[in-house]
Amino acid sequence: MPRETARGTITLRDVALLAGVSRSAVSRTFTAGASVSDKTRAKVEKAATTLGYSPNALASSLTTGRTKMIGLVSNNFHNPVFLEVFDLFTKGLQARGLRPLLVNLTDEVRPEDSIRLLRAYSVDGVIVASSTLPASFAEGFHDAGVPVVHSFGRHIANPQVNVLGIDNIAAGRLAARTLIERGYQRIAFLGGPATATSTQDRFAGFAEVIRASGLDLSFSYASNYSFDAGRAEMLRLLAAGAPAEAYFCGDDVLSIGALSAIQSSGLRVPEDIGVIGLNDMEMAGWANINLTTIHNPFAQIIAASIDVIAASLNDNSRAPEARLFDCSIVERGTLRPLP
Amino acid sequence: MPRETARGTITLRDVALLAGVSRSAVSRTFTAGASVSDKTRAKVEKAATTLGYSPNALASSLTTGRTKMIGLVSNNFHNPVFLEVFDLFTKGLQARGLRPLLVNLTDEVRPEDSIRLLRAYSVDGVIVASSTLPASFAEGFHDAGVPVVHSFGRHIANPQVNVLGIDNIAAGRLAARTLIERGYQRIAFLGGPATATSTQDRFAGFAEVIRASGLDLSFSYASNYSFDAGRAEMLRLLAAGAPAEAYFCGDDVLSIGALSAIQSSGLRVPEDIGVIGLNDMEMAGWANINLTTIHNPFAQIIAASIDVIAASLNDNSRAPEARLFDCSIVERGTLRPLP
DNA sequence: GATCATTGTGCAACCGGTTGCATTTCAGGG
DNA sequence: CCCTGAAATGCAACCGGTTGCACAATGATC
Repeated sequence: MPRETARGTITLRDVALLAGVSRSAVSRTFTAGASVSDKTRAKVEKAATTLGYSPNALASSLTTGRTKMIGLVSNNFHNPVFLEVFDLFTKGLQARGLRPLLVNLTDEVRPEDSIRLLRAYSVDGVIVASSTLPASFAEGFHDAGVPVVHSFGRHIANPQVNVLGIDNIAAGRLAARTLIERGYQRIAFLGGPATATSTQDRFAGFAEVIRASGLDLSFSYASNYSFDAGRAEMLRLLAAGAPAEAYFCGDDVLSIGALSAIQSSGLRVPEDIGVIGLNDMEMAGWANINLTTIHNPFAQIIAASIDVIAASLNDNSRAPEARLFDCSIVERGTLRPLP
Repeated sequence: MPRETARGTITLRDVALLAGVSRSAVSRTFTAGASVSDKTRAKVEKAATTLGYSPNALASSLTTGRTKMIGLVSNNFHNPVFLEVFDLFTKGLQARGLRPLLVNLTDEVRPEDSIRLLRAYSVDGVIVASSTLPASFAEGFHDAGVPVVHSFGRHIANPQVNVLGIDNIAAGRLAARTLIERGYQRIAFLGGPATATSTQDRFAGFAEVIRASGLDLSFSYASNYSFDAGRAEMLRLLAAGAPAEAYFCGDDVLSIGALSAIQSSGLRVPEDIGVIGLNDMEMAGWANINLTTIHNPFAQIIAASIDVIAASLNDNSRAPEARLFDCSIVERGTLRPLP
C-alpha cells in the first residue's frame, strides 16, 4: 500500500515501489554519473513519468550540502540600469542551473539580517550587486563562510572578497580627459551620494586629472543616483548662476535628470552646457536622450561574476580576486565634438 | 565531543548539547507558539548565540511542508516599469517573511520547465508577473497543485487561477474617451505585440468606443513593448504619410519611443500629434518626458497579489478570484487640453 | 567451467529539523 | 503533605532524499 500520500507529493518511495527497485536505485538514476544499469534506469524512468515525479532539490541539499541557490542582493531597485543587471544575472545563473534568491536591501543595510537569512536558506553563494555598499557588507558573508562576489564594488589591492567591476578612479580620469580634449575650461563634477564608494572614486580620478591640468574644479553631490536628484541638483546649480561649461555626472540617470534641468532652463546641450554620464544604460542610447557617456561593461562583469561564484562553489578556498574591467567613451550628442 | 563539524555548520544538536537539553527543546524555542519554559529558553538562546546558530529553513521545510519561498516569474526584463514591479514585490514579500525565487522567462515560455523547477524547490506559491503570457501559463502551476496568482493578467469571469490586474478593456475605453473629449478626430492605436492579451484587450475597448463615436480607427502593432519598437513603428507611420492626430500607445515605453520619433521628424507634441500611454511608470513623470498616460495602480495590485498568495498558503482550496483595479488619467503634456 | 575484476543493487545510517506521544515537572488547591 | 491538572520535556519516528559498504550479478579471462 503506497502509504497515505497526504500532501499529494510523490516521493522517491512511490517511484521505487512502482518500479520494483530500491530507493537508492531511484536516487541514482536521477544523479548524474551514478552507477545504474540501463534496465533499471528504464524501469525507474517509466515509473517516474507515469507518477509525474520530480526530485525534491531541497531534500537532496540536506545531504549533498548544495542547494544551487544563489543569493542575489541589491539595494538599487530604482535605477533603470538595474533592470539590465537583473536580466543578465538571472539568465546567466539559470544557464548554469543556479537559482537566484532575490534580496531587496532598499531600506535595510544591516548585513547581519541578510546573512542570517541567506544562511538559513543555505544558499551556495551570494552575489552582492551594488556600487554603493561598503566592502564590509560583502565581507560579512565571507566571514560567515559563504562564497561571495561583490559586483560593481570598490576595487582594492588585496580584497577580502571577490570584487568585480570597473575602475571608478580610471573612469573619473577618462571623463576628465574627455572633457579637456574637447576644450572645456570650466568643468564640474555632479556626483551621486557622497557616501557611495563609486562616487568617491569617480571624483578622485576626475579631480586628479582636472587639477593636474591647472583647471579649476567645482563639485557637488546629488542625494542619490536618481533622475529627481540629478534634476534638483542641476536646477540648484543653474539658479545659483554661472554654471560650468561641462559636467561629469555620477551616472546616466543622474545625467538625464541634469539634462532635463538644463533644457527646462532654456539652455542648449551641448552648445551651452556639456554633459557626460557613466554606465551607458540602454536608455542612454534612446534617440531622445542620446547621452554621451562612459560604457560600463555590465555584460562582461556579470558573466565574470557568475564564473567566479561558480568556481567558488567547487573550491571555497580560492583566494579572493579583484578584477577590473575597461570602460570606454560612447560618443553621442551631449558633448561638443573634438576640435 | 561535539562530533566532527566537517562542513562547519552548527546544528540543532550542537546547541542542544551545549545547552544540556534535548534537540526538541531547541527546536521548540525557535518555533513560535511552542511550549517551552523560560528557563530552558534562556539556556538555549544563550547557547545558540555563543555558537552563532541559525536554523536551517530548508531542513525544517521537509517536515513542515513550507519553505516560505515564492516563485516570482516574469518575462518582462526589458521594460523599465518592471523595476518598480520587482521592487514592490520583493519588499512586499520580504515584509511577510516570504522569499522571492526569481525566474526569468525571457526566452522561454514552456510552462512545464518552470513548473518542474519551482516544484523541485518546493516553493509555497508562485506569482506570475506578466501582461503578455496566456492564462494557460499560470494554470499550469494551479494544475500542479501550487498556489498561484497571475498579476497583470487577462481578466475573465470564472478564472481557473487568481488573476489580478487592471481591466484592459476599460483602460482602452478610457483612452478613447479621453482622446475624443479633447476633440481629436483622426485617432489611432499603436499597440504592443498583437499576441499579448493586454494588447488585444486594450484594442478591443479602444476600438469599441472610437467606432461607436462614428470615427475612423487605424491601428498597428509594435513588435514588443520597448522604446525601439515604438520608435520604429511611429517612424514607419510618419514615413507612410498622413499620420493620425492622436495615438493611444500600448504602454509608456512604447509611447516614449513614439514621442522620440515624432520629435525626430520635426513635428510637435501635442500641437501636431497627441500621445497617450499606459502604466504611468516613474519615468513618465520625468520633466523631459512628461507623458500623459493612464495610471496603472501597481502598488495596489502587487499588495493585493501578495495578500492573495499569502491567503492561499493557508488555504489552497480558496476559490480563485479575478480582481480588477481602476485606472485613471494622469494629465501631463502630451495631449492638448480639454477644449 | 572456474576465477577474478567490474559493475549494479539494496541496506541502513545519515543530512537538520519537527512533532505525536508518553513521561516528568511543577504550581496550586485541599 | 498529598493530589490533580496543566505545562514542559525527551524519545523516537519521520520529512525526502543520498551514500558508504557489503553483497550479488555480470562479464572477461584462461
